[in-house]
Amino acid sequence: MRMSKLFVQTLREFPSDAEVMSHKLLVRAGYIRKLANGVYNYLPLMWRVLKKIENIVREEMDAAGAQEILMPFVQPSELWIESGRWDVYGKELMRLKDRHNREMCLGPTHEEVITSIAREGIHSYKQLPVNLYQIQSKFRDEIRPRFGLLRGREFIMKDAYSFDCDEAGLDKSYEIMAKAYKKIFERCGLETKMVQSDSGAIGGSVSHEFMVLVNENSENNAGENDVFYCTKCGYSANSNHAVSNLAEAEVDGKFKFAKITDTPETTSINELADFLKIPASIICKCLIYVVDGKYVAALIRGDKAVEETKLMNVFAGNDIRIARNDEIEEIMNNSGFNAVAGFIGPKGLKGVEIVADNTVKDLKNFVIGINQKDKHLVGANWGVDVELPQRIADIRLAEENDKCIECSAPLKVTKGIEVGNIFKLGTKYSKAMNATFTDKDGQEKPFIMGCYGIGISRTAAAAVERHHDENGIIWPLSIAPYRVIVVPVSDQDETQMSVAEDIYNKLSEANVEVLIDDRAERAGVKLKDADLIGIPFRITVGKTIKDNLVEFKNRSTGETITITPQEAVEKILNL
RNA sequence: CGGGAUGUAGCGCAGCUUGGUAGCGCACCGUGUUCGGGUCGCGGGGGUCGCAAGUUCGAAUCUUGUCAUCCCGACCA
Repeated sequence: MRMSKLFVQTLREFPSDAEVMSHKLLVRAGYIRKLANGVYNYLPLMWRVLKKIENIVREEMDAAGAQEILMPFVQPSELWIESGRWDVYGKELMRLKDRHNREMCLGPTHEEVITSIAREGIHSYKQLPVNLYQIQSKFRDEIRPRFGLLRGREFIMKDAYSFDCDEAGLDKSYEIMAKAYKKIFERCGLETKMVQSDSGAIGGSVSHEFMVLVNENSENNAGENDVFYCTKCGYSANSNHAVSNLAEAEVDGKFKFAKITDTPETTSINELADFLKIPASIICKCLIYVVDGKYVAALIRGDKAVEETKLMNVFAGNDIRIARNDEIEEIMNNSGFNAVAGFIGPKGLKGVEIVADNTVKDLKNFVIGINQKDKHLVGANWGVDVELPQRIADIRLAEENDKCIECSAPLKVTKGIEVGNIFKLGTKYSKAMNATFTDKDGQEKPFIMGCYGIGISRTAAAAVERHHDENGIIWPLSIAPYRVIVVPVSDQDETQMSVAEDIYNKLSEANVEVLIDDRAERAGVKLKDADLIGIPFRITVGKTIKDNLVEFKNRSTGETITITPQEAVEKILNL
C-alpha cells in the first residue's frame, strides 16, 4: 500500500478527551475515530489489525473443533422473555421497537439465540458435543463507557457456545477452550493470566477470565479489574471472587460485661474505634444493601470490606447497591427504631435479610450497633446479647498480603484488562428455554452448556497498552496492520525512490504486507509517522544508497543495521 | 443517579472578567524554499462560537433552560 493513497490521518497532538494510552494513540495514529459516546469508526489500519486478531481467533477456534456461524445483531424480546432475562438484564440491554411495535433488542450476548438454534437443530446425543461461535459487533449500553476501545458500548466480540450431554463433556469442552484461549493471546503477543472469577448467580458453576496485567507500565491505569495472585502456588482470582485467609488479629474485646455505651457522632468505623480506643477488628460492622430491590444487612468485621458481588451471589441477585439514607430511615421506621447510618445493628431489624461474613463469628466481647443513635453495645457476645445470623458466608473483599487459601503465602494484587472469559453455564438456558436432546438412555435432557468470549477490539487496545513507547504504538508482528514500511528519505532523489520502489515491489510480489511512504513529505514527518503507527520493521532508503546500503530498523528493539536492499528484502521474507 | 469541568474550523487552543459582528498553531489548497527525526516564507479556503430562549441598539462574551463530552463518585455506616 502506498502511504500517499492510504486513508489515514495522523495528528500532531493527542486528543483532549482521551485518558489512557491505547485510546490516545489509536486516535492520534489515525486508527479510530469516535462517532458517539463509546462508539467508534474503525479506519483502514484499525480494521486490518482487527481482522488479524479475528483470523488468529478463527484458526484456533476451528482447530479446537468449533464451527463459525453468524447470528443476528437484532433479537426479538420473546427469546429473552423465555430465558427470563428480559426483566433482569437492566438498562445495559438496548431495547427498541419495530414498526409493528414489537419489542426487540440489540444483542449484548447471544445465549438466547444460540439456545434456540440448538433446540431446533440438535435432537440426539449422537450430535454432541457441538461448539458454535461467531465474531460480531455487540452492543451494551454501558453506564459509563470510557477508555476508548477498552470499554465501548459497541465492540467486536467472539462468542462461542458449547453443548454437551453431561458435566464430564462440559469439563472437556471447557478445558479445550481454555487451552485455545491461551494460545490465541500468545499468538497476539499478549501474556495473559487465567484467573478464577465470579460466575454470577448460578450456583456451582465455574468461570475464568483471561487478564492482561498492566500494572507495571501504567501512566494511566487502564486495568479495570483487581487481580489477586499467589506467586508461590499460582492461585489467582478476580477481586470479585478471590478468597483468602486472614493474618492474626485481635478479635476479643476483653470487656468484662456487655454495656450500652454512648458513642456520639461515631458514624464511621474509624471514628468509633478511635472514640473507644479499640482496634477496628473487634467491631462488628453492619451495612445495609439493596439486592434486587430487597433489603439486606451484611455483617463483617470492622477492619474488612464487603465484596458486593459475593454478597449479591449469596442472594442469587442480579443487582446490588448500598442503601440510601432514606431507605435506612424506612427500615428504622418499620422496625420501630430511629437510628441513622453508623449505629445500625442486626438485632430487631424487620423486613431485612441478614448475612454474616465468616470473619464475625469468632468475635468475642465485641462492639456492635443496636439501632440507637449515638450508642453502641460494647462487650457483646453471640448467642448472649445478639443472635449470630444463620446465614454465614464469605462476603469479604480480599486484600494484598492476605494469606493464600491454597498455600498460605501472601497474596499480591495487580490491575488487569479482561480480554477473555470462559464460563460453565450448565443448564441455565437450556432448562429455561426447554432446549433438550434425547440421551442414550432414551431420556430427554437439557443441554449442558458453556460459553466463551473474547473481546476482539479490546484485545487490540490491550495490545497497545502493553506495547508502546513515547514515539507511538509498537504492534506485535502477528497483529500489525503491515509488517514493514519502506521509507525513501527524499522524494527528490531518483535513486532513493527507485530503490525504494524496487524493494516495495519485490515484497508486494511475495505477498508481504508492505507500506511505502511515497508522500512528498520531509524525512522527519515520514519517520515520525512510521514510529507512531507502529509498523514492526522499517527499511529506510537514504544517502547511503550510493554505497548500495539501506537502514533496517526493528521498531520494538530499536536495533538498526545497515545492509543492502537485497539483504533487507530477504530479512523480511525470512521472518 | 449524584458532584465537578468543558463545549469557539478536522485536531489542539486563545478570546468571555470589562458585550461592538472571531483569532492563533497544526492540518488543508496554491506557490517558492528546504531535504535523515514533525523546514521556512508568501498567498488562500474553511466556523450560524453545542442548541434554544431571554436581557440589550448590539451577545462567543451576561441570564435561564437544554443537549453533548470528559473526570470523579455511587455512600464500607
